[in-house]
Amino acid sequence: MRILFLNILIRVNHFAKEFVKRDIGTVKMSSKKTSITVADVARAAKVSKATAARVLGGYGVASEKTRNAVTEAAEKLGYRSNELARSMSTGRTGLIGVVVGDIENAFFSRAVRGISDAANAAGLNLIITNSNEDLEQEREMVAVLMRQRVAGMIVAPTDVRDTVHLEAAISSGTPVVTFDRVADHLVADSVCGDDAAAADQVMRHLHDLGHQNVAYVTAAGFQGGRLSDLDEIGITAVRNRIAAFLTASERAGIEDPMGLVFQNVIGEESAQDIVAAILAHEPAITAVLASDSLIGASLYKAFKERGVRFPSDLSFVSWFDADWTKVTAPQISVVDQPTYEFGQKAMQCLIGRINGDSSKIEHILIPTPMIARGSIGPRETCGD
Amino acid sequence: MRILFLNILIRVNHFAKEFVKRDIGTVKMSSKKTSITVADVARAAKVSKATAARVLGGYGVASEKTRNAVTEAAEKLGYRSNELARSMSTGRTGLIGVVVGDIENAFFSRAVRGISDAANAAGLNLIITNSNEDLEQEREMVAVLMRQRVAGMIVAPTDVRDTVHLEAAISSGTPVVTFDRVADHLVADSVCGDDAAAADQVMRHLHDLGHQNVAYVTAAGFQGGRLSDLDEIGITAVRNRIAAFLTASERAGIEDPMGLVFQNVIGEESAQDIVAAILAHEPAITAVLASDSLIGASLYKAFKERGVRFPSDLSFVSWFDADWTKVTAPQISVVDQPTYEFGQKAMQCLIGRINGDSSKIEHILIPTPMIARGSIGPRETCGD
DNA sequence: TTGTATGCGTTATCAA
DNA sequence: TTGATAACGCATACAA
Repeated sequence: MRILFLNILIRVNHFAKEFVKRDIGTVKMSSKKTSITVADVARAAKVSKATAARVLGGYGVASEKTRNAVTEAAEKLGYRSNELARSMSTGRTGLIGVVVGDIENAFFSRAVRGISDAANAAGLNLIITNSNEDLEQEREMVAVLMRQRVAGMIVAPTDVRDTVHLEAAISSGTPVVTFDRVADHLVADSVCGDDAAAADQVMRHLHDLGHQNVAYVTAAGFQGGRLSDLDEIGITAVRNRIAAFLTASERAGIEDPMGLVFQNVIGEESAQDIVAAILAHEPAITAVLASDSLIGASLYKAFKERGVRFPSDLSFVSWFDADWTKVTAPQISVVDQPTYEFGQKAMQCLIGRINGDSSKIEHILIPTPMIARGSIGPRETCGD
Repeated sequence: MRILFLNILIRVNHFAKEFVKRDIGTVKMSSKKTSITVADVARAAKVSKATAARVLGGYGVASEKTRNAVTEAAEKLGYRSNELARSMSTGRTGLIGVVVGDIENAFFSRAVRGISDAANAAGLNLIITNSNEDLEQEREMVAVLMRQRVAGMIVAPTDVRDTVHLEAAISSGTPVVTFDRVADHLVADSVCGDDAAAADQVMRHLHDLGHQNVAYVTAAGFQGGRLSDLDEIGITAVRNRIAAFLTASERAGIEDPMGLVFQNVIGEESAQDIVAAILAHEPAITAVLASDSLIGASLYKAFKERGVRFPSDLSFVSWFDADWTKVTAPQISVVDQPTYEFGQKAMQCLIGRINGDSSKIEHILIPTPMIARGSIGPRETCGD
């Protein structure tokens, strides 16, 4: 990749020359894109560079007269400030780095919209990257963002047990806000849904309806195939949900609740397998929780293909209020995660830190209430 | 907004001071974040700044020995290159600007994933912005990106009739690739779906099944309420589809096909209204095309609420193969727009231009075949 | 209120 | 192969 990058850089120079060839008249024998600078404006307005810079940058003072002269000259010449140079001399950029698992996932893209709107309102811009929920890629992306000297970062860390790269960023002065996940010992604010409460709410609801054997299905994979220690889960959102799920299951009299946690479900195939396992489970599983909307959709389709009816055969709940959950018949009950607000909050929080807020680290927990829809029914009607 | 921004900048300084206070030891009485530079590395490696820069920047030549010395020193000090400074002196950045209508829309977020993956492979980074399909915001975003000195831009222009801001960018040396929409006279490559072909394919399919009165529903609004001239549509994707729709309808003997184009459908309410209008239409409308997946979902829900059954009462086709179209019963027929590939192609194209490719402007048309699913049925079965 | 001179962290040009 | 030095475009301390 390094080689490819260099190749590009070299060929960029060819382009620059090419450009000059076409744009005759305004250019000298320079090989670089030549744009209007404060110096040009200053010359045209017959003032010093410093004066021009002051009015163009909007910081110092200037008389009405010179202000107008400079503004006019800038207008005429089509001056556009160079943020690079500005950042260079001020030491700060208006860039915010964002690292999400997958921008294509509505959970994240909606959050990014929230981040984006909040950033925009503050005059900040976003560099968005995907970690692909891969630690190595996350490290690389954080490194890239640091090199770009972002003013701060919002990250959904893939594994809260390994955040040295984030620690490095923070200790070198770049504030970080984690999103959907919280890493202990990391001096970073976090914005997460109240996953434990949501899981508990869902479980209570199901238990009240008479369900006992409830399955939890997640994309996260654990070491050794079977989960022995919750700390093996690097995504705290999932960890907290499972913890609450286990507690609730035990409360309902389940002996081995861990046996009802199905993991590593990625893609349609594994969904098929898990669905088969769930349907074959003894004693019969009468309700299923899907850990996110992608898994939810896969499971739903796989269940449907096998002729399962909701909620008479099975009650079904998915995390995230995705579009697809509202067009099924019956509609799917969901845990509503307002990720747009997650994003907004995270950005506001980060702006605070960038602005110098050095108060105690805050771990913001946002309510994610269950929306009960038709996919949930009483256990009595289940056909077993 | 300007004032807010300044406020932030000022307070950032406070933060810097604050930071220095905590991180005692490595810092001097400077108020700026002080990081390791080539000069520091050079000093540690006992070579000149130029030499250190050459090996760290990977451009000049250096003996094995000094190369090792510099690399080692850099490693030890934790040197991280400053891309700002690099861009400053080279005149080029590794940043690509992206302007989409709404990152939250899967059509765009999937495309952004494609753009992102392609950019990543080339060592480029993305600044992503939303135009909100608003021309004024689009102009602002383009201005922002220009100030950041992006190496190129990928834009889904809100109105192809007003692209002076894009022209300005291009003529000042920043290559632009338009996405989903093509503006005539703009010296920019474009990547679009073959909307006309898709519309034609869908219409032929429906006509073959005996449908005659087919409705087209779009979010785009036209001046004066009723569409008199196709050029009034600023989004070419929509324009081309409607053009093909009209042609096909005429071919099928429809007298006033324009009367079957329903516009300005945004949000659930207007969807309800349009659905009412469609159901009340005389002669009866037996098939509906939704211009995108958001409208599609809104229409679907509104139809369902009114007890409409697919395909016996109505045949239904939506643009974009969204998640929701695969969980309904029956599944929804769609025009499959592989926007991930759109994005990839656009990025590859842009990289070419950045690399100096000055060949003729290319308008790439990507096939968007219909995927026929259960929501389409023969007209014979329609209850009228 | 305005101007002069210097610095930010790189790359790039010449000599040596 | 290396080193001294001048850009790049802006901000800023200080002088006028």
